[in-house]
Amino acid sequence: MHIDDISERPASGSAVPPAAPDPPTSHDVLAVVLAVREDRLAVLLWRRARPPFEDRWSLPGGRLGAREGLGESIRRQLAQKVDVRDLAHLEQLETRGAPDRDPYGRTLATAYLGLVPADVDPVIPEDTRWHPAAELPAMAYDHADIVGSARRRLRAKLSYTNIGFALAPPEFTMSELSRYYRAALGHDVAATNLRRVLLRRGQIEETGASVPSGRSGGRPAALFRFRTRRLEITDAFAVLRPPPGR
Amino acid sequence: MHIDDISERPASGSAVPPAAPDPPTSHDVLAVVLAVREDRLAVLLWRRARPPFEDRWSLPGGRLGAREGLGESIRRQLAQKVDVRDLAHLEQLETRGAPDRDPYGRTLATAYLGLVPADVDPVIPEDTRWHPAAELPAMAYDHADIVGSARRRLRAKLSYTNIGFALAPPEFTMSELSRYYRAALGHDVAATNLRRVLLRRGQIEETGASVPSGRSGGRPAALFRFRTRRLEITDAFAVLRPPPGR
DNA sequence: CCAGTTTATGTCTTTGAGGCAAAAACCTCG
DNA sequence: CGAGGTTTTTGCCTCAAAGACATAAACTGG
Repeated sequence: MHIDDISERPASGSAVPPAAPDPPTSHDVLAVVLAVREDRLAVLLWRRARPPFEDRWSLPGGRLGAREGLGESIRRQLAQKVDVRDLAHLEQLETRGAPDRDPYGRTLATAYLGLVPADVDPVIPEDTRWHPAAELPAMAYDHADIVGSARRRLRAKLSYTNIGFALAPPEFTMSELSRYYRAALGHDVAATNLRRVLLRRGQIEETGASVPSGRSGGRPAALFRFRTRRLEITDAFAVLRPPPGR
Repeated sequence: MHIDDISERPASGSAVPPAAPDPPTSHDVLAVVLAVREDRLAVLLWRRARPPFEDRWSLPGGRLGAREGLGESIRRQLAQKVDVRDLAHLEQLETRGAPDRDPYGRTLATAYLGLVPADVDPVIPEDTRWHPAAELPAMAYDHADIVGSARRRLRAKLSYTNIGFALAPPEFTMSELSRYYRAALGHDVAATNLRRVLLRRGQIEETGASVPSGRSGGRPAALFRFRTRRLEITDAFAVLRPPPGR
């Protein structure tokens, strides 16, 4: 590739108002909504009733509106499938733009990652279901890839942010929380270590002396909550820290 | 927000081929190209000669072509400003879509983060300059925000990936490398600790016994190189590791 | 060859992660 | 009401990584 590559437009980019647009390019907004269901990580999918990708499963979303922001749009689109108030977290994930990803015409898609706490079970339409994220059905477009990105992002953020708040109910015991982590991370998480790590990082705290009785015998468990329910990065996680003087 | 929110289109999203598109929405592709210049983190900007944002500074990029993928497009656009072969790293950053971000009409923009090693000094056009990332001039659109995102991303990745390879020349002394890190992180980095951290992580290695003489006296420094020049995540960085048995 | 400068090495401290076992608290059943 | 089973909590110990600091090594210039 050389400096003098020929481009379709002047170097000034959008300095000139678009007069004769290229063949229509549409923009979709999608969401990978994840939640722990029955000890497994699940993703919200709906079944396509019409082509393209008839009978395949698809991420919720749809066409970006003419006057909408991206975040605004994904909330509106999502509202057709779940109550958006049930989302404890929503963040932009990635944008896909392979020219052939939509057989019906050029379509870009910006994907979001949404999380629903394990205790809320939103009403969802007929065509929509929770699917285990580890065993996806036949998916439309590149949606299976996008689910993969979302899972990786979630895994990464579980270890350096407090994003667990978006998977767990407002209050939980440590063994419950370790099950949520196990579902999302894909491996066992010792409750006793998890407790210490999250306590030391100040992410969780004991919710008074509240203690629900066990169901099948055993010592009653203490209840915990996340100190904040908004995303925070564990600062001590940056290696090569600045010297304390600054 | 309620479930029965009214949407502009059927729930099926792009199940129906777009027939009557909304007012034209165009898609730009931008890049935040960063490099360490004279011990400071710098970003490649070009000065707009015409409205909108005449005389303001802008990120390189331009309109997405009709048949291009996003990565493909940013490479082509970037080729107008620098030799793309000089980029040691390029990754997607984020997509901006605020309805009013472009006064001339709806424009989405997908931003990339590009890195140029400190030893290469690409030929750049008249209207293009390296600017210190910490002191941005008056910028067009939301480009100043995007530069902020890029800097945060770089900072984060420096601590849990080997992305330093894209800032440093192929071979370097530890004091040089610590200067690159300082420029990118914004604080001092002790060369002696940096050495141990990166060696232990297996990111860098000594390049034989090569030792260039000092210029102003002093013990000659050993030369190092990054073991690989492609992005790798420091695996030991995930807390809550899986038990060794698995 | 001495003074100054820069890099390299080795030691020590601190901190966080994680394993493990004993103790605590509760249930059920005899 | 006590014994045995179950689950959680607590304390203790190890291990690994990060970082500070001091000393040693290697070179240059007078």
